[in-house]
Amino acid sequence: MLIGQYEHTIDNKKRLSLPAKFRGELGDKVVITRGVDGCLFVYTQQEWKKASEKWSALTISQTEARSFARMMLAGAMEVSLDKLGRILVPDYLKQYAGLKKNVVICGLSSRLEVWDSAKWETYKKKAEKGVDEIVSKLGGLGI
Amino acid sequence: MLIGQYEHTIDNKKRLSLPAKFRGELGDKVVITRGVDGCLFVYTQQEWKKASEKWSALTISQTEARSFARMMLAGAMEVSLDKLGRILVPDYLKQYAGLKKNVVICGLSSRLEVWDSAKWETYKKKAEKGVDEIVSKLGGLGI
DNA sequence: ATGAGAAGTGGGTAGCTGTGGATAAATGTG
DNA sequence: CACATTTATCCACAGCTACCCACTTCTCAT
Repeated sequence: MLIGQYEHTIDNKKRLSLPAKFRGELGDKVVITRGVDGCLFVYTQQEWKKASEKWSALTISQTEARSFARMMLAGAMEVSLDKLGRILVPDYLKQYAGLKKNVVICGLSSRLEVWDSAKWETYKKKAEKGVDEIVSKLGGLGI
Repeated sequence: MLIGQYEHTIDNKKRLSLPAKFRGELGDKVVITRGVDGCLFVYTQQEWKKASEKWSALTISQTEARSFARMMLAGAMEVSLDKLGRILVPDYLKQYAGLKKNVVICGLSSRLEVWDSAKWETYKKKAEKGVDEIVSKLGGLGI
């Protein structure tokens, strides 16, 4: 189970080391792709297979299906971890997610998310407020 | 699984080198043909067999399906990779897809797509928006 | 407190990849 | 048949990647 959040850096050779805690679970190859809300997703090979199978089952119009597949598949990249557990972040993904030097890696059970540090802070603030609002709206979430 | 996108160039002898990552999977001969949305498709020999059989099966009654099959089948060309993994892009296909010097090669699981660089940028911008819509329609990626 | 180990970061180097050009074979044309 | 133009194979260069190793910081245990 991939959980927790870590601050790491991308060095000037586009390398990003994944948290040591996740190494065992990740294997030696992962798939990195576009995420939503301006972050990147990192999947294990098994999870990637599951996810891509789910997408191909989607019933949407031909045109939409094509563009969706292009974004998710062509946007993805199979990358292998080096001996020290680092991956190479492709330029176009770095650009897409606006990644600078400092990034935040979040574990979300079945996948990782990679955020630009600043973007994460902004998002977190909004999300934290959102949690309070949702909770008070619902009168507690059974927590 | 062919995934990811790569920026390559077509030199003045119409040669296009395919990404090294795909070499193993592609073999030494591929089939290149007209694609949809203004790109070219590149198949492995096995995938081409599967795809062409499917197309020729649906041809009989529908006029549209017939002309589609003609475009794909008649437009196809078997090309071999040279020692350095390059293929020759036939003139009529280069023209069809409006390929200049800079192209983008996309891996879409079972096939490759070759786009003119500028055309891909335009398409991507539109498609990115579409992805957000689909995602919000689905209430997440179903992941 | 101190030492050992692990984890994150940074750099150096050899090998590969992408690109361009040169030379030899092939094709077509007058 | 000779010539010109295209096509294919080969080789050379530059830039990047992948791999290896070193350093520093942090944690944990003694």
